[in-house]
This record gives sequence, C-alpha cells and structure tokens, in this order.
Amino acid sequence: MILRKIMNKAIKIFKALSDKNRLRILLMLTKKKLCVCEIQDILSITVSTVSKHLSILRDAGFILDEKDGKWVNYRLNTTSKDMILNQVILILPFYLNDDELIKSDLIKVQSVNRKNLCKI
Amino acid sequence: MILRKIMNKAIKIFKALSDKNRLRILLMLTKKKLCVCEIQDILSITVSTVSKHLSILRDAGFILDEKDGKWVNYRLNTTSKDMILNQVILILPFYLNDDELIKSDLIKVQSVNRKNLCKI
DNA sequence: TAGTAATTTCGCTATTAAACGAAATGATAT
DNA sequence: ATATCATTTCGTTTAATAGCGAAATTACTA
Repeated sequence: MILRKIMNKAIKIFKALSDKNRLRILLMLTKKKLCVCEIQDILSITVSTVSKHLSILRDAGFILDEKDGKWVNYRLNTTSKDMILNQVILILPFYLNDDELIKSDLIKVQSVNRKNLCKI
Repeated sequence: MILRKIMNKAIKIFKALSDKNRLRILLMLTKKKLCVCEIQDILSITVSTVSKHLSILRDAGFILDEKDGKWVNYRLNTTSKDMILNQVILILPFYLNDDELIKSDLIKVQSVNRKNLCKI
C-alpha cells in the first residue's frame, strides 16, 4: 500500500518542478520568505494562479506556509527527509544561477515590500 | 541567448521525469540496454507510445540509442555533464527501489528476450 | 460587529501531453 | 529487389494543467 505510493511521490515532486513559474518561486524562496502578493508582483500573473502554484509546491513538500498577521508567509521546507526533494533544493540554485530571468527575479526579491504592494 | 535556455533545459528534464512509464523505463535501463519491443512487453503499452517516451527521455539527455542489427538499443547516458541529470540517475534507483511496480519490472527485465517477443 | 484586505476556491477556457492505430521509414535477410 | 520486421511518425481522441476573473473564505482592525 504505502510502498506503491513511492513512485507517485516522485512524480508529484517532478511535476511540481516542471513549470517555469514554480521554479522561479522556489528560487525566490531561497532568498527569503514571501507572501502571495509579493510573488504575484514579481511573476506578473494573477494572485489566484500564484496561490495554485504554491499549493502544488506545498503538496510536493517543497514549501511550508505560516500565518503572519493578514499575510501568509511561504518559505522553503528545509526539514524534509525526502532524498530527491533535498537534493533538488541543494542543486537548483547552482543550476539556475545564470538564468537571466532568475537573476532579475532575485534582484527584485531584495527590494520587494508587501506594505506597498497590497490593497488589491 | 544561451543563458535564457538554462531554465528550459531544467524544465525539459523534470517533465521527462514526471511520467510513470518513463520512470519505469529509466529504472529498467539501469539494469541493461533494451530495445523498444522489450520495453513494450514489460510496460504493456503500444510500441508507438514507447517510442514517444523514449524520444522524450533522449531529448532530455537521459538515454542514448544505438543500432544493433534490426533493433535499436536504448541505454542510460552515463557521460552527461548535466548536474541535475547525473544526480537524478544516481538517486532514482535508491528512491524507487521499494516500489512494487519497479521491483516487478526489474525482475522481468532479467529474463526478457527480444528474439521471443518480436514479429509484431 | 462590521468592514477591509489577503488568500483560496470555483468555474471556465486554452494549451499541452499521453495514448492508440495506421501509415511511413529504415534496415536486414532471403 | 523484395519481403519482412523493428521502429518512428502522423492524425486523432481524451485527460491533465496553467491561466483568468469572480465568489468564497479567513482574519485583522477600526
């Protein structure tokens, strides 16, 4: 029963990684925790789509959420015991380091500020 | 130009890994090189679908093909310089080792024989 | 308690991907 | 060279996924 789920877990992880915006989110979260509207601002897609991406990353085990006032902070899960998940989180920053889009995302992350962004 | 392709390469690799039959194929190829009809026999899907999966794995860099008489042998690419690709090939066997479907695939691989299978 | 703001969920549309069978291709062997 | 067989490509159908906007939810705050 449990054993038959191993491959499904792997597939869920790899599917989560198969989308450009989700890779961008993961890389941003290596720099700091972010709320939905901060991510929305950088990706330039709707807030509902961001929320969906975050739930896919959470289901796969990559990120955790925590309430912070009226915001929800999302951050990388650094406590997972999953071998693939840990390796990916380790390798991705090196791998995507030189990607132009990732580079500009990471610059924007430094100065993004939820207090200026929100009030949808 | 080239740099903008880094993320697309990553996405291609993760998409290739996001399918059950392709994971099964990769694991089988860790044991020995196989032709299309041998893989078809174990997966129980049509030969054209197997061929499509193999082309996706080849495009992502996971496997290589070589002619062998009237057959085409597919084998793992162990010469890649790609960081993600190498790590995945290293980790996957450990990760999927206990999956029941993978276990039965790997038993079947031992005795599969193209000479008995073919004549579609 | 009512209002407001952040986030999630729902319903929909458009695109992508997996599967099949049939036809085309490539290569061996008679 | 022709027949045969393994594989690939093509055309189609069906299922999954990313995106949007609107409605629902959750939780501060006035």
